[in-house]
Amino acid sequence: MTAVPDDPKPPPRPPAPLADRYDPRQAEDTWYGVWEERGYFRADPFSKGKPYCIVIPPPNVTGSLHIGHALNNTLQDILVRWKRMEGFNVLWQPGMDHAGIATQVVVERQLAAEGTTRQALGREAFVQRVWKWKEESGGTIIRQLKRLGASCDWERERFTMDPGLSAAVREVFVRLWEEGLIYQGEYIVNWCLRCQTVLSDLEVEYEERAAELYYIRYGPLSLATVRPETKLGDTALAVNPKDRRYAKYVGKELEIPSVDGTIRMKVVADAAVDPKFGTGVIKVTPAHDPTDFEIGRRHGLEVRQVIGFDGKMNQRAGKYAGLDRFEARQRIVEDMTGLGLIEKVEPYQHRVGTCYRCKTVVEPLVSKQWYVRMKPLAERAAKAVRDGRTRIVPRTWLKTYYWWLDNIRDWCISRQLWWGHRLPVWYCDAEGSIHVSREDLAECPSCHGPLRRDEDVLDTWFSSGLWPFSTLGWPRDTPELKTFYPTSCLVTGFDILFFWVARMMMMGLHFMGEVPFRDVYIHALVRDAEGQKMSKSKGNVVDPLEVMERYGTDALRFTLAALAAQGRDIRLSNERIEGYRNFANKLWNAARFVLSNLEGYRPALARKAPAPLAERWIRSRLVRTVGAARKSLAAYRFNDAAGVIYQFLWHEFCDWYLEWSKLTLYRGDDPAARARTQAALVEVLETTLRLLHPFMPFITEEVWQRFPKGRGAPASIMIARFPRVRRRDLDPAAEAAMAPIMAVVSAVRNLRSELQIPPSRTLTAIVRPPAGTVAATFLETAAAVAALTRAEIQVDPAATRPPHSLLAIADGCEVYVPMEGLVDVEAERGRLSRELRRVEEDLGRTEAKLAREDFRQRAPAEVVAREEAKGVEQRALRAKLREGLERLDALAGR
RNA sequence: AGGGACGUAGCUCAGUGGGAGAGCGCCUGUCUGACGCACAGGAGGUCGGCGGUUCGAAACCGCCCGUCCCUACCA
Repeated sequence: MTAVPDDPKPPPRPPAPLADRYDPRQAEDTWYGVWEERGYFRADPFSKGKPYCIVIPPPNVTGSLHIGHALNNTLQDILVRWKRMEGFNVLWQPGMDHAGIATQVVVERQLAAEGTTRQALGREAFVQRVWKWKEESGGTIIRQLKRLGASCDWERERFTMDPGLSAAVREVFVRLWEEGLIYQGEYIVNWCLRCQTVLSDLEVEYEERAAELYYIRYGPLSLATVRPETKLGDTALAVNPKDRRYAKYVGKELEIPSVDGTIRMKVVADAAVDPKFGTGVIKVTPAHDPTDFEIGRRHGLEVRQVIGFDGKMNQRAGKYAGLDRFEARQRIVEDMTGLGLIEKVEPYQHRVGTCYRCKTVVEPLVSKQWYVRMKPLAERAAKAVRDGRTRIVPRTWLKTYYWWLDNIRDWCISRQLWWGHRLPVWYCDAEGSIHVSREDLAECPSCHGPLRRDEDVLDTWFSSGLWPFSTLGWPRDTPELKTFYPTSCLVTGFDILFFWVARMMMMGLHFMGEVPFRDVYIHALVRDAEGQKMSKSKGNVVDPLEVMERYGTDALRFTLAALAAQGRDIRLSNERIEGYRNFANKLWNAARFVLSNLEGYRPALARKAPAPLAERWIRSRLVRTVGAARKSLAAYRFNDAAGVIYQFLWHEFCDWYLEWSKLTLYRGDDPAARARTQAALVEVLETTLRLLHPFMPFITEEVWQRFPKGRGAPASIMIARFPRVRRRDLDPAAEAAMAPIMAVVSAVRNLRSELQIPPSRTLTAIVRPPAGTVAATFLETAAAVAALTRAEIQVDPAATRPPHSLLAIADGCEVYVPMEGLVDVEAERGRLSRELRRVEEDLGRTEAKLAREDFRQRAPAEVVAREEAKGVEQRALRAKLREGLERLDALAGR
C-alpha cells in the first residue's frame, strides 16, 4: 500500500445505482478532483516501499496536448498507476520545458502580427514578454494532462528555467568548462536567417527539393554546382588525388575569366572529392559549405565570406553586394550565360537543410560558437547500455543509439536567442580574458575592470538533458535524489532519442555517476487512419480533447494502449476508438447486471455451497488473465496486456459466465448456490476492475465504488491492491472440463442456425460424450447447457445416432439433433438438392462426378486427403458438396 | 550511399519453430429480464515472390519485388 492514509471523508456521492449509461464526463470530473485532493499522486522520499520513478518528458511551455502526448502520457500513467497499486513508492515527476527557439518563434510571430519586432522591443522587454506568455498559456497542457487522467505529483512541478533548474544548468556549465569539456571555437555552423541563430546539426531537417545543376567553365576546367552565388567566395578548386584526368593541374594556379574579371585560383587534391560526380572538379568555398570548410582547413585556404548573417551578399561580393542570396544566384547565372561560361544546366534533386522550427533554408556560415566535447561523454553512455545498466526497449533502437554515439560530433550549445539560459561567460575586453562563473560577475576578477557578458543563451536541450536529476534537486543533495535516482523508466518517442535521451544518459553518467534510468521504453508515432504523419498543415490532426469529449477519456486511453504494439506506428481511426468505447459500455453494463442481482447477498452463505464447475472455470481464467497482463506490462507490451483483459472481460466473463450465472440467479431455488454465484460475480468483476484500472482509471473507479467490500477496504481503487497470481489459484482441471461443454454449446447453436430454426423454438440435442469423467460434467451442467442453447439436452454415453438427425462433433463429443418436427423434410431436401446442383455446376460436371464417387466408395479420411490435394477453390466446393450429400443422407434417414 | 523496419482475411493490424488470429466491415438470424455501443451463427486467407535450413516455417537464413522511416559533407 502507499503511505497515503485513507481519507476519512465519505465518497463525494452516495453510491447510487448505476445509471443506464456511463457518463464519462461526470466520472472524470468527479474522480480526478478526489484523487488529487486526497493526495494519492503525492510522493514522499521517506516513505517505505521500493521506489519507482518516472520523469515526464517535459512538454513545451507553450504547447497544447496533441495525440502524441496523449499516447506518451497514457503509457506512463499506466505504469505509474500499476506500480502504485503494487505498493511501490511512486513518483511521477512532472514539469515543462522552456523550449528556447520554439517559444521564441511563437512570441516573435505575435510581435510580427502587432507590427513590431523583438529588436524594437529590446532584450529585457522581450524576455519579459515571453515570461508573460508563459504565465498565460503555460498551464494549458497541464490542465489537458489532468483531463487525460495523468497521476503526476503536481506539487513537484518543475520548469527548466525555474531557479533550481537554472542553478543546475549553471553548475553543469561551469564544471564542464573547468574540466575542459566546453570550448569556444570558430567553425562552420548551420545558420538560420529567420531565427538569427546557429542551430545544432540535429536541429536541421533535410528536404528534397528540385534544383538546377549548373556546369560552369573554370578556365581550362569545368565543374558542376547548385550554388553559383557562392562562387564569389571560392578560394580554390579541388579534384580527387587519384583522378588522372586532372593530375597535371594539381598544385598549379589557374587563370580563370569570370563575372568579376579574371581571377587566380589554385588547384588542390583532396579525397573528399568524388571523381564520379559532375566533372570530378569542385570549387572550394570554405565560408559557405561544410565540406569545403574541411577541405579549406586541410589545405590552409582562405575563408572568404560573401554571404552575410542576414542572407544578403556582402561587400566582398562586389557588384552583387546587397542582393539576397537567391537573387544573386539568378544574376550571376545570367551574367555567366552572357559571358558564355555556362556549359549546360541539368535538373537536379537536391537535399537542402532547413530550420526545424521555422523551415527557413539554413545557410552554412563560419562563426564563433561554444561547444561541448562529446567523445568522452558518449563513450560512457554507449557502454552503460552495452553493460545492461540501462535497457532500451524495443531492442531495435539499440543500433541507432550506438551508431549515433559512436559517430558523435561535438555539440554546439550556444544560440543567438534571447529566451533561455544565458551563458555564464564574461569577457574582459581590457585584458582579453574570459571568465566562467557560478555567480554573476560585476567586474573583472583580475583587473577589476568592466566586464561584458556573452549575449548567447544555451541550446534548450542543454537544460532538458539534466532533467532526471535537476528536477530532483541537484546540485543540492536531496532525499529525492537519494530515493528516486536512477529513475525507473523513461517513456518517450524515438524522434528525441538523440536530442534528449542520449544527452540525459551522458549528463547523468557524468554528473551523477550513474545512469539516469533503468529502462527506456520507446514508443511509436501516432499517424492518421491513412498512415500519414499528423501535422497541422495537412489538417489531419486528431485532437485528443475532442476524442475525450466524444468517447470518454478511458476509451481514448484504452485505444492507445491497445494499439501500442512495439516497433510499429499507430494508425488511429474513429472506428477503433468506437470499439473500445463499446468495451467501456460493456463493462458498465456487466457491472449493472452484477449489482442489480445482489439482492439478499450474504458472502458467508456462499461458502456453504461447493464451487460449481463454471465458477471454478471463470476464476481460473481470471488468474490466467492476471498473469498474462502482468507479464505483458512488465515487458512493456501494452497492447498484449490490454488485449487479454479485453478478451477475458468481454468474451469469457460476459459471453459465458454471466450468461451461465443467470440460470442460478433467475431460476435457482438454492439460496447457498445463489449466494455462491453472487460472490463469484462480485469477486471476479471486482478483480478485473483493479486489473483494468491503470488503463481505464475513471470508469473503474466509478464502478468499483459501488461494489460491496469488506471492512478496512481502501477508499479508492487507485490505492487498492493490483491483482496477483498464486499458482494454486489456477484450476486446469476446471478449464479442461469446460472445454467440451463450451464446444457442445457452440455446436448446437451452429446446427440451429444452419437449420434456420428460430431461437424461440426449442429443439432436442443428444450428447454422447466419450466415456469417463466428461459424462459426469455433462450431467452436472446439463441444465446450463440447455439454457444456453435453448435445447432439451439428453446426455447419454451409450447413445446411437437416431434416424433423420444431424451430427456434429465437438471436442470429442458427438451431438445429434433429430430433425423430425423441426424441419419440413421434403422442403429441406428440395432446397438442398437445388443448392447442390449449383455447387456441381461450379465444380464442373466431370469433377462433380468424381467427387460423388469418392464419397460413396472411399473412407472419410481418404476423401478428405484427396480434397487436400486439390486447389483451394476445388477443395472448398468439394467440401460443400460432401456436407450437402451427408445432410441429404440424414434427411433420408440414413 | 549506409542503416532499420514493414508486406498475414475487404480495411487496420496482433502473432518469432508445431492449432492462422483480433477489431472494424460484410452476410444470416434474434424485441433472450446488463448492454442493439447488444446477442447468436457464418463467409472470407497458396501469411508479398522464389530458394534454403528443419521431421515440421507466417515465423529462421539468402535473393528478388513493393512500401516506409532514420542517418550522411556528392558539390
